[in-house]
Amino acid sequence: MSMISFTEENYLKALLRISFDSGETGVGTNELALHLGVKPATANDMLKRLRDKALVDFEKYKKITLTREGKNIATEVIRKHRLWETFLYEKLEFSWDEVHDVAEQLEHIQSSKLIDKLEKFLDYPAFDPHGDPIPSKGGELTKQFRKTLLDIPVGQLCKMVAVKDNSSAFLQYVVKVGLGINNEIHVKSRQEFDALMVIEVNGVESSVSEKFAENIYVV
Amino acid sequence: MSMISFTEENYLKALLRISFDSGETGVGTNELALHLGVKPATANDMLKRLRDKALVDFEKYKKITLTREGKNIATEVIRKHRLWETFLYEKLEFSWDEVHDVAEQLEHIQSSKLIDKLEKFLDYPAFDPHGDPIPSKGGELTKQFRKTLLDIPVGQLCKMVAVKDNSSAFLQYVVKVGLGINNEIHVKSRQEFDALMVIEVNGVESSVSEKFAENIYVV
DNA sequence: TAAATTTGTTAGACTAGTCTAACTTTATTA
DNA sequence: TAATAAAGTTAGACTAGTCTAACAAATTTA
Repeated sequence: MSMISFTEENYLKALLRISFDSGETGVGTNELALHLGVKPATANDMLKRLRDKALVDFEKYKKITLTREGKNIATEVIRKHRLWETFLYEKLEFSWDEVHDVAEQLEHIQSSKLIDKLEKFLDYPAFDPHGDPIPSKGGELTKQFRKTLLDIPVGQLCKMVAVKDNSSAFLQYVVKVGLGINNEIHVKSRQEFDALMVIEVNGVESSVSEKFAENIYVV
Repeated sequence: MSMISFTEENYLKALLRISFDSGETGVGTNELALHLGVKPATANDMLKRLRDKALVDFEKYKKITLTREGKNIATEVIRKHRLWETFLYEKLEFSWDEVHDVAEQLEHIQSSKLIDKLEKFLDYPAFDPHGDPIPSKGGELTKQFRKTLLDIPVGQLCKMVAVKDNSSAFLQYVVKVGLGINNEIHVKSRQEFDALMVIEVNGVESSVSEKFAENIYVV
């Protein structure tokens, strides 16, 4: 029942996300610092504190991994984040691209009663508005295999179900292209040279880059 | 649009509450420190910082008052607090005595969009679960005149509408006596010597102290 | 009104979280 | 494999917010 700060929670969450996304267990100091928008020196200091609290395993010049306890805390933060996103989207009529930044704040509210009641109020949702799975209480972060827009061959139809990048910047771009969750996407053509794709959404054609396409999850 | 921290918000809120409750404009350093659970030296340091930000007027050895801007911020924090309390009580089925502590955290979430949407979702409530008025957007903290249980003569009936002290400790005691918002209270007798009262709530009699009675608002 | 008490202030120290600049270790590549 | 580059660490400094201990001003009261 040790006190855990907002900042510490953010470091743990970042470690879980990075290792989850990369598929590798160990995370590097620079990688972590970049993800959090701090300097490597700062991350290094914090990692020593987290090691003292037995939340990460970390030896000098080696990769960082979460301990069981660290992983539990990180998973709980992600669970809270996704439940709050769902609340903002479903109950408060936030748009799909606005929920993330507010949920970044709400995820740190400390009250297990609050999050249990919220989950019940939302009727135990399985996915957040970006299509990401919401871990169950005391559960694990699960990975479902996901196709991106990049995997869809020319001429085929697909449906957007989620995004990889949750930043406001990206999400607003997505909206600008006329794309939203559950929208049908028709892949019209693809340039061999730079993988630039032309897609059609609701009758409107747009060109999107490889970087864009790999951040859109589809079925 | 200067950055204002949780801590600063709490100091401003405390200043508004103390001056509001005491009816006097100026607040003392010790009084403020006591209310916030910090040492007077700490409060003094913070007051200098708040003065630098033009949020309080404060001269050495004089009483502290909020500036216009300081008062606006404090009122907004109280508005957020009371809206969140209403949400917790009405939507998440929190009991009346549990809402305060969680709202203490939620009141610091920075997003005017969030609070506007929340207010709409709750259908623009005028009072929180403790019967305190919720300031309107950009509005003032208003005081309605309030009778306490202490003002009720022996033999008379009254109805509880709010409490003065919002601490969990007090609220749990209130619940233990079988009292809740909108409950009818019958004042059965009062001791001259120490003002100890015997009251009846839902057919059950209890003895309550003067201190207890003056924290129960009634109509 | 002078002494005692209360109230408020200052100085110096500590922690968490951040930085820059310099340094060391590990990994890459010519 | 030796030089270069990338990744990671350390040392020292800064801010916000807190403390204790000592001191100063204002207020109360004998």
